Amino acid sequence: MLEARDNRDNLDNVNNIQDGEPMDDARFRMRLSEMKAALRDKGVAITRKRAKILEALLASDRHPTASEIHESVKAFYPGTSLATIYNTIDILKETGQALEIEFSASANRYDGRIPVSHPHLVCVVCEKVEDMDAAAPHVPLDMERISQATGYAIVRLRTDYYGTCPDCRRQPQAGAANAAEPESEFA
Amino acid sequence: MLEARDNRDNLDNVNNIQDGEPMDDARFRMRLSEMKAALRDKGVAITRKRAKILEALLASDRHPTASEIHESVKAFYPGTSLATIYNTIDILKETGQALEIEFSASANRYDGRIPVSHPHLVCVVCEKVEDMDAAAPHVPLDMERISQATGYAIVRLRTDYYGTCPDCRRQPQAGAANAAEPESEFA
DNA sequence: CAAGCGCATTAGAATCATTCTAATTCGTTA
DNA sequence: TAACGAATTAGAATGATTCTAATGCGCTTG
Repeated sequence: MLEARDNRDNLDNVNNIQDGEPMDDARFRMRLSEMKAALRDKGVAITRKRAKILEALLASDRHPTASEIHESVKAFYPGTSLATIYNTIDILKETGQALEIEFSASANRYDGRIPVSHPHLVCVVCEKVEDMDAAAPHVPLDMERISQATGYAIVRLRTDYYGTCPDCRRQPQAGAANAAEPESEFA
Repeated sequence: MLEARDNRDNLDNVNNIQDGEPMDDARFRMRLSEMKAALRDKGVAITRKRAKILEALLASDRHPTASEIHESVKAFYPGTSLATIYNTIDILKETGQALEIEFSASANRYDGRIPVSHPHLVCVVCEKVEDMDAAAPHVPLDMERISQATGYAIVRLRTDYYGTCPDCRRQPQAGAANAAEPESEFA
């Protein structure tokens, strides 16, 4: 599902960590209690399993998959179900406490007209995918410089802007102008 | 699968179309024969079904899914299998004649440390996903300006750089330096 | 302590896109 | 016409995610 959620509402008190390497203990605990507070505010219980899920998420600097988190948690609570992991992740997403990096959202799309990387506009309501017009103020990023700065041999850049397209903004109720399924936008 | 292909080799003669709206006939035919030529160069036959697949891909300004292309082609050749669509798309990708916009590649990743959109580095060999360091020359794009220029209500921006990470560049043979390993545990 | 309520959790089934497999068909060329 | 290889097929396999319906657990109230 292409998720429409706007995290910006929930960022007021988020303690962003700037680097990806092992977090020091103080920051770890600070983020952990932030997350727990956010869950409590939402009215959900911090069970022992949920606490472990939060810890596993924070402890990893590798952007774990649901299944990696599952393995982690099972080391402590062997009976834990994958469904619990997804369930907790959902709550974290809803409260703006976790970012989902989507590699498995909906079906792939194909472009035979412009077969080189270019930015896209993705409508989170009707799920249409448009090329971003050359007129838009998109600054093309320089793969060469990124390669040098990061040590990666960069071969491809993906830039997607997610939002509601003009058609769907006009029909806030009906949604899905030319759509598959409308989203349940807010919880 | 996170695909590592670098399209740049194949772009020499690609006739990029700049806008997403209905292509005029001349350009349509030009792109079509380019694509066919590329397939022929590769030694694959342009069957009637394959020709229809190319046409369906070019005719749509909506970045069709495999299944949408399938529907299109079935209108002419009812017995056509989805496998044929995927098969032909694969060849088009290999020859740089189609761009795949991935929404279904591998498992989703989660980030509890920095729960707001930020650029990522994705290693196409070991599949690790890293946060791009603030030091890298990434120009943050302005969602406000994009919104105004496109009419979209932009809520989220995704930027991923795909390439080979330093570890995997060092071990071109073994690959998967630290690939897909379970988590280190938090004590 | 007992009863009861509601959230949390579970196993397993369902879904969906994609890939794989093994058999069949088609198009050429000999 | 025979034969070879490529194209195509149906259906099974895979893998991530979601759904479902039943059960468990922790709390509160009496």
